[in-house]
Amino acid sequence: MNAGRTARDRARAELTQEIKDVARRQLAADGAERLSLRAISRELGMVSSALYRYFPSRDDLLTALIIDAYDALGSVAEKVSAAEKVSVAEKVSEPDPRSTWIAVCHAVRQWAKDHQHEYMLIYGSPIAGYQAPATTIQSAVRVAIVLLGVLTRAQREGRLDPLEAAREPSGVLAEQVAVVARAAPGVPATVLLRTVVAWTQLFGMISFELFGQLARTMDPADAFFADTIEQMATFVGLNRGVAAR
Amino acid sequence: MNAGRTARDRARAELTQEIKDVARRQLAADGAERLSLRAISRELGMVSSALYRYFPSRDDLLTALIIDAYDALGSVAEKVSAAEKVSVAEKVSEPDPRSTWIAVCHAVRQWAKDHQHEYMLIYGSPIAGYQAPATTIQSAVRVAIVLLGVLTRAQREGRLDPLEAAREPSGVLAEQVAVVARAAPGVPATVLLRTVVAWTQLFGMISFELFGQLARTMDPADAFFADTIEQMATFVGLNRGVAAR
DNA sequence: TGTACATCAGTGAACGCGCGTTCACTGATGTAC
DNA sequence: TGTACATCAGTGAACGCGCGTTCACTGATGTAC
Repeated sequence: MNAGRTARDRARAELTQEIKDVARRQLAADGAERLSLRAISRELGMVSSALYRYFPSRDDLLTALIIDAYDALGSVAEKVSAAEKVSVAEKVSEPDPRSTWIAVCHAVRQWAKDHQHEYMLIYGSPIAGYQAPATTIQSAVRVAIVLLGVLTRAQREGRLDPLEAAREPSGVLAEQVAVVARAAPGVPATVLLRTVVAWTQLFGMISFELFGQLARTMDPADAFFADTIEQMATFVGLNRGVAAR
Repeated sequence: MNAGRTARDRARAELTQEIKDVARRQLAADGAERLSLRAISRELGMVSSALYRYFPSRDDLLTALIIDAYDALGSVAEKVSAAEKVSVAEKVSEPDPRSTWIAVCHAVRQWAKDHQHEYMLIYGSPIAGYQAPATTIQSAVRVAIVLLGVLTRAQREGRLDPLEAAREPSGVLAEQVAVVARAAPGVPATVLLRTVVAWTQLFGMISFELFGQLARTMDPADAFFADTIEQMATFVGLNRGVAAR
């Protein structure tokens, strides 16, 4: 198709992908800290120095893996959010923001369980000696954007509870919420604040599950997770059934 | 004091402590994965093999550090919980479980900020190739026990909201909550469930703050943290002011 | 209190392993005319 | 379409570094009589 795309280009793209695939496999086996260019080159049957034609350093490979992980998770969340709309629309009933929210949360957890080491790469402790470049940000925010999108839609359709009990943020907090609000026009500050709480809760719960902190209490965590997601959906103002007046 | 305690014993205890101190310092500099017996021995001016008189392997040293970290955090939480009671009692007013809860949460965050790498050691991603032994459990649960203790006291004193809107857990979840209930006699299942949610939220929020996920939104996180802790206190049923009837 | 023996702490050398990165090189693929 | 040159992928050797763990040893500290 692309006239300028030579066999060399194609080989390069393929091998770049293959390197990342092998790296992901090794990530799953040994964790990010132990990711080693030499081990990857060994598995690929190449000499270690050859990898430098593809990634200028180990850190650049890590960055690529991090961006890929954020993008994979982000696109899962986006697809679920979009698919929910469609399937509900086919039933000729209104799309239900609450169940979209819940479906997104479950999909995020499922991805984390299916890609534990990629999850740790992005939501685990920072990797010693590695500083993520700004390039990762736009991929990192995708899940949050999806969640805010669900609320924006709910607000637009009048399906968001007013949260009368919640207090308006003020001072620094109000300013910070205002920044978040740019991704969710029309959604009240009280809801946004609770959304950030729910967001930290979601990932906190997933991390606790994957990192073993729930062992001996809420493990297996399926029932707990499902119940919690319901509670948090209510917490942010996504009510069951009929729209709030 | 102790007749059987020789100079050798004292020297041994001191050096064991010193090894852990140096290890903690290196932890803060390089992270857990890079913790190295050789580097520690170098800093202590000893030969690396000498450390094996104190810790049979690198993993045993890690285990000791993990237990110490859990204990340090646990004892901070316990002290705050106990101190709150006293200071309030001096004012000849009832101890207020809600403010105790809030004080404990703030103390946990403060410890985490002051001991970031020790926090990561216990609440970060698991260390590759390391499996924590069961010995760590009793230290690991101390913070949770403190939080449950606050609620138990609140319940006993009739200061816990009934949470009428919350649904009773059933099935697997009910069984799991029953296990938690052994540490909080008398506290309703609905409250316990929300406590576990608040617990995951607390550590999720702290991890997000330390691991940099709040950058560009809720960072600095002081105001957000304070507001969230208030919200979650209400969420678990710890109401402001007068006791709920 | 003094001596003989047992225990223990710390030494230094060694084993066997792994890593990231650089550099001059060969040979294949692509491009301009 | 064919040739000359430029670009690029992959090689292999090397640099300089780090690690955990074992083992036979010396010399100091503790214990039993």
